Formats: sequence, C-alpha cells, structure tokens
Amino acid sequence: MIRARFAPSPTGYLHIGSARTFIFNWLFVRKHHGKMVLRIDDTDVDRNTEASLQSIYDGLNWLALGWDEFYRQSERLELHRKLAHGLLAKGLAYRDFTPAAADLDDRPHGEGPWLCNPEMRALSKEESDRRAAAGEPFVIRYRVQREPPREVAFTDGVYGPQSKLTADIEDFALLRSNGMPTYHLASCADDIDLKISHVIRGQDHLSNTFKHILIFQAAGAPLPRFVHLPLLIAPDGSKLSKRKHGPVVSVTTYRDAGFLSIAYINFLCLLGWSPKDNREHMTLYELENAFSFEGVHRSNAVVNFSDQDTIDPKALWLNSQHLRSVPVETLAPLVRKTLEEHGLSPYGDDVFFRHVVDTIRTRFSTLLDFPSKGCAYFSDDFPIEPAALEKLNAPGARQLLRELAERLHANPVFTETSVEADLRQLAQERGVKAGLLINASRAALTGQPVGPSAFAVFACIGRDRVIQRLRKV
RNA sequence: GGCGCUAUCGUCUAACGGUUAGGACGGAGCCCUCUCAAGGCUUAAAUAGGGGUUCGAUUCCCCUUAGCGCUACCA
Repeated sequence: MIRARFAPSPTGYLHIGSARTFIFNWLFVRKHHGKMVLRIDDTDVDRNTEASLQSIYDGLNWLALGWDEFYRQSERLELHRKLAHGLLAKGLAYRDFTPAAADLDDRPHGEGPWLCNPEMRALSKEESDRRAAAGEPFVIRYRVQREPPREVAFTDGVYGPQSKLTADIEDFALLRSNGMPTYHLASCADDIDLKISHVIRGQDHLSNTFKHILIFQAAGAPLPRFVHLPLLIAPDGSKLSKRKHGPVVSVTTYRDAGFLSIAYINFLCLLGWSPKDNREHMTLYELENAFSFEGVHRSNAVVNFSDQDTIDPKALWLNSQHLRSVPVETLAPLVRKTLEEHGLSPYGDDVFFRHVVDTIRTRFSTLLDFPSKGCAYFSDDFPIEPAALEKLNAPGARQLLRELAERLHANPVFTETSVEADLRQLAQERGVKAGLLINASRAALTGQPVGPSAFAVFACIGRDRVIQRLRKV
C-alpha cells in the first residue's frame, strides 16, 4: 500500500514550493491508488502560528485535491518522546547537558564540522542519570557511530544512489531540553507509526535523510522510499522567501489573481518535471496518468517573475488555456462567484449566463477579467475607453447606431444572424462599410474597442439592453 | 571550512553516445479577420570552461568555475 505524506510546518503561509511538493505527493498517491496523509509538523512551539495554519488550509482547499488522513504532531508528542527515551535506554542516544548556544556564532567551527561534545558523549550512565535526576536541563542526542565510521546509503527516487560516512554526520538532537521533539525525531517517529511508504519532499532534506535513516535503523523500522524534489527558486537563484520576494511565493496570491487552481497545478507540475512528450497544457487526469519520478529533474527550477510582473508569464498563459478549455459548467460558478465579489450579478438565467461566459472567456486570461474587461456584459454601468470613443466618433457613426436601434426595435426576431442582416442592410442603404457599424456597435455596447465578434456581443447583451444602449449613444 | 546536490535558448524543458540540439512561454514578423484575442506559419535565442574515454560526446569520467542545500535544542 502506497502511503505518502505532506508535512508542512505552520510557521508561514503555504509556500509555492510546498504546494508543489503536496501536488507531486498527491499525483503519485492517486496514480497508485494509495493514501495521502496531511500531517502538520508543529513541534516548534515558538514559531507556530494559527494564521499560518489557516493559510495552509486556505491554499490546500483552493487546490481542492484533498487528502485521506490528517494528523498534528503536537498531538503525538508521547510517541516521539517514547522513541527518544527508548534510544537513550538502549545507549543509542545520550544526554547532552551543554547549555543551548544563544548565538549561532557561538558554535564551535572553523576546522571541519562540529560533530559532538566528547565529554557529554562519554558521560557514564550513572552520571547522566544523576544529573538528570537533579533537574539539570539536557538535550537528547543521537549517538552517531564513530569508531569505525560506517557508510549510510540509500537510493533516492530522483537523485539515485546516495551515501555518506557517519564521520561526516554530527550527533544531532532528538529531544530538546524543553521536552519537545526536534523535526528529525518527530518526522521519523511519525513516518514509522503512520507506515509512510514514500517520503517525498524538497531537496533541502536530501542531506538530512542520512540522519533519518539512522533513526529508522535504530528504531528497527523498515526504511521508506525517499524521493527528493528539486527546489523552486527566484530568478536571481536565491531561495523564494516572503521577506525578499513578497507575496509571489504565497499560493493564495495566485488564487486572488484570478487563477484556476488546475492551471496553477499544471504550472507547478511543469517546474521540475516533464511528461517528456512536449505536452504542456494538461488536465488533472492527464497529469495523474503521466506523473512519475522518472520525469523529475535534479536541478532547481526558477519561478520567472519580476518586480513589475509578479506572475510567471507561463502560468498566465496556462491559465488562459485552461480558462477556455474547462467545461463551461465548471467555469460558470467560479465566474459567478468572482462577479459577486465585485458587486456584479449576471443577467438572465443560467443557460444565458453560460452562453455569455463561453463567448467571452476565449480572450480572457484570469477570472478577474470577467468583472473588469467583461463588465459591460454584467452591468449597465461600464466605462467607455478612449479607443472605443474614437470608434463612436467616426463620422456618422452615432446617427447610424441610433437608426440601427430602431431597426432592431422594429424586428421581433433577435438573433446573431438577424442582427447581422439588419446591420448589413442598413450599412448598404447608407453607403457605408459594414465594418464602421460593426466596430461602433461593439464600442457602444461594451465600451471597448476590442472583444468578441460584434454579433456575438449583441446576443450576449440581449435585445432590450442593446436597443437601450444604442439609442443613447 | 566540512559534507552533499546541481549545471541545454532569457525562463520551463526534450534529446537514456550518432539529431540541421526539438517543444513551450516570452520577443520579432507574416497570414487569417468586423476589432482584439485565439489559431496557423516564419524567425532570433542554448549544451558554463578545461581535460580525458570513444570512430563519435549535450549524454560517460576527472578537474575548474558557479549556484544551491545541510552543517541549530528551525523545519
């Protein structure tokens, strides 16, 4: 049984890189009919916030992929502590009574890496027990094998065979002096307990994996398969951070920019992964079928944004692709919701609304375009753009539009073809090019010089409003 | 400093030793056309550098360089 987990820690909003990790986990699980576990890694009490937990839910809910099981590490602390004390009892870990370094610079370094505090590592059991009983604070550290050093090895699902000597691994902490587990301990203890078969996470954990393997082995647990994903980075090669790059890195930014979640998912999948057959615009179903770790890259991928353009152009392009290709039944409710958020409500019934959405969506690239560029389709109160005004100011245009209004009024039939016939006939009678009337009509009806075929516009605005708008030009 | 990972157009990527190094976004141009998109076509744009191995290297090996990660009682 395939069991994968996504384990964010609530120390910030849902990060774009985390979202991609979640998506890759999800795709892998779904493809193999496994279970997706959402686990909140909240063992760092000082940095956890309710707000970031909420942001994680907001982001994940928007992606709408779902998960099968849910856990919070803070509710499983006994399990973690039990493992740490078990290792202590077996001599595989030891107490370190050295006070925590207040400053990172206090750490001993320079010549080679810091490996351990030999005095503490050598403390006798009796001495260690005595000092602990006396109430002296301590951290529990894993006792990494030193003499002789041995090789720790595993095969990564993306990066292939990996190995490291224990001589290069420091005696890392398992349990803090405040009794809280460290990330390494909690993560492994839970992965063991939750029977995680595949640990799929960011490449920043690749070197940590050796420590994790040591914990798994000490606990006598079978190793899961480890799969590391290349990181998402900024155009300057630095890692994406909110402080430096602003809201670009937050998932909700894309949601609020009018993205379809499938487009965002599609975009993220293409960062560090490829179906290898030149497909780019893919449905969720297609992604699910195409996904495999074979196609995952080993180098980091740049999210291409700038100060002026905070959205990656390819993401925008994919959004416009999905906007015009998702079933209109799927799109219409999203558009309706967006309109409502902007104080607009569609004319007519559902069928008519869908027709309008279907007509105008082909030249939009985000949901936000519906209330802005599409304003005239949902409200009588729309701005006239300067370029549209020019079309209206063409010689004779306004007069002809008013005449057209009366022709349409006189004709009980109102369809794209009937309107076209009426308009062309009028143009011919008055000796003007149809294009003049066509462009002026679009300008009058929508306030814009650009848009769908003018006759489609007539149909989308509706007979009564068309006549009303043309009469008052 | 130590250990590890990585390196193809501006960006995302394809090419599992033999290709005129392919596609996409973005750029430029053309076509289509009632406008604007879309769509179609064309075009500019890349194998970090140096050594090997090989008949032949984007591809395999080594070195250099650059970037990234870990090196915390953060995750």
